[in-house]
Amino acid sequence: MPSVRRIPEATVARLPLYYRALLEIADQHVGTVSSERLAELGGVNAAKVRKDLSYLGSYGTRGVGYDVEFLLHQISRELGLTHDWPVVIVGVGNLGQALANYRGFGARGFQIVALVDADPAKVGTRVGDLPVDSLGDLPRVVAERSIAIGIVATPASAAQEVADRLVDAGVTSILNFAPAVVSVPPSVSLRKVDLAIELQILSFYQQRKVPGGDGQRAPAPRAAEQVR
Amino acid sequence: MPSVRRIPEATVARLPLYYRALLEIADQHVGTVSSERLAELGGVNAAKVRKDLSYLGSYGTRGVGYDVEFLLHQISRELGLTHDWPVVIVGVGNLGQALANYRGFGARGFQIVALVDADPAKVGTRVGDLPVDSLGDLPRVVAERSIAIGIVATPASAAQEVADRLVDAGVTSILNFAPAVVSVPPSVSLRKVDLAIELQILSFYQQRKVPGGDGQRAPAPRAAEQVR
DNA sequence: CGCACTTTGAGAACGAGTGCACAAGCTCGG
DNA sequence: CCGAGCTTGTGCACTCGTTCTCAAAGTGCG
Repeated sequence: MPSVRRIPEATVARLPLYYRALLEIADQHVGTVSSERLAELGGVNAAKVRKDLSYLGSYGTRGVGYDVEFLLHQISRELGLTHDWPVVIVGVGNLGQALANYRGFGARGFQIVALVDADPAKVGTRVGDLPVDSLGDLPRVVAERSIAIGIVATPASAAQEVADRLVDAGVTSILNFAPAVVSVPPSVSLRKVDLAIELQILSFYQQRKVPGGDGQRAPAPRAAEQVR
Repeated sequence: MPSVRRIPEATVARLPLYYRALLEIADQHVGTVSSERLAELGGVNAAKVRKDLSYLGSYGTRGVGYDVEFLLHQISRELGLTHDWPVVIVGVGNLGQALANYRGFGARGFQIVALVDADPAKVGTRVGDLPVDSLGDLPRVVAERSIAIGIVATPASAAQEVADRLVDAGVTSILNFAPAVVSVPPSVSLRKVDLAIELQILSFYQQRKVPGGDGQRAPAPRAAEQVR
């Protein structure tokens, strides 16, 4: 049981990357993969891949590499992707609707099973093939469908209130898209995605490129530069 | 000119947080703010706030705190938010449309000025008040409107191709929403937002909470626990 | 004017994460 | 069965980031 082992946060954040890369490789019916190839596909370096994977256990074979199917299984087990997670989205505005219709979730172990909104005008309408429920129905919806993961896609002003209600309803993992700081009890996991912040970070580096103007050509050899 | 100073990446990523918090404070006509209060609003600790701000320069007054307006100005200058950045979105699917209509960008220094899609059926239609242009028009659109920042909201399969075209067109900062690793020349900044990965990270920690089941109550005192 | 109080700025210790380098271990051809 | 050739797993040094701590600097009351 290598699950007991503590896995560094930075590694956890990269496991999905390897998972995605492995899915691609598996599609091409390749049986085994080296850390170098995996690093290439994942956009990291080989040493990091090996160290990351070593936290899961010694699943590679020296001189050969990693068995694709086996590693895929181990990572999906570690990430909890061996079964689908039901997810509720709170807030059915532009973003909420886009997320509800996003094909990428289902393909990767998550299924949006409920939509909730505070606006009575939206309650009862359908988005995709899901009905929009009232915010008050949250406890029932979460309980009925054993939902552990909630997505907050409301305006900033409603985010904390909604997060509180999610927690009260029994949700223990929250993904927050609202541009607001949200507090939850320590037992609840919280991650945030703030679109404007991402752009502002780009803006910072962009501004430093040409102190006093935009536009600039950029040939140079291919290489991944991830501004973290 | 404190701009010369090198600012750590981790600090850059938090500046937008402080910026947002300061905007809130300014709204309440508070003239000055302590690092402690700012930390509270930004969801970090006070020592970190002080260290972060000290990279910008010594803008605080001991015994008093930071002047809200002045600090706001310094941060917005540092982040390059003193003027609006024109932004192009490539890919007008669910996500692209949601981003195009997202109100949060305009409010924070970014304006979506062009939409581009490879699908001829979409070219010529309108989303919000913007027409959808052809992917081939990218060089012209980028040049005409001096666009430095591009958003990739295409399927994974098109992401690299689109990124290449953006770079060729002269874009030097790219925000990638496609679930794919994209490579760009070193002179181009790249950030990625992968929605499925965020959920997978939550799934990892969620699974570790109750080894063998979902659902779980979560009372406990209020406290921010940001799973990074 | 001086003292108690507040709050910043930064030095220093600590901790997490990264990358190098290489021994250990496996395969395969001869 | 042995040796050449790969590729993993990991110890180690190093960088980056965080937190603690406290002197320095400012405020305001008595």
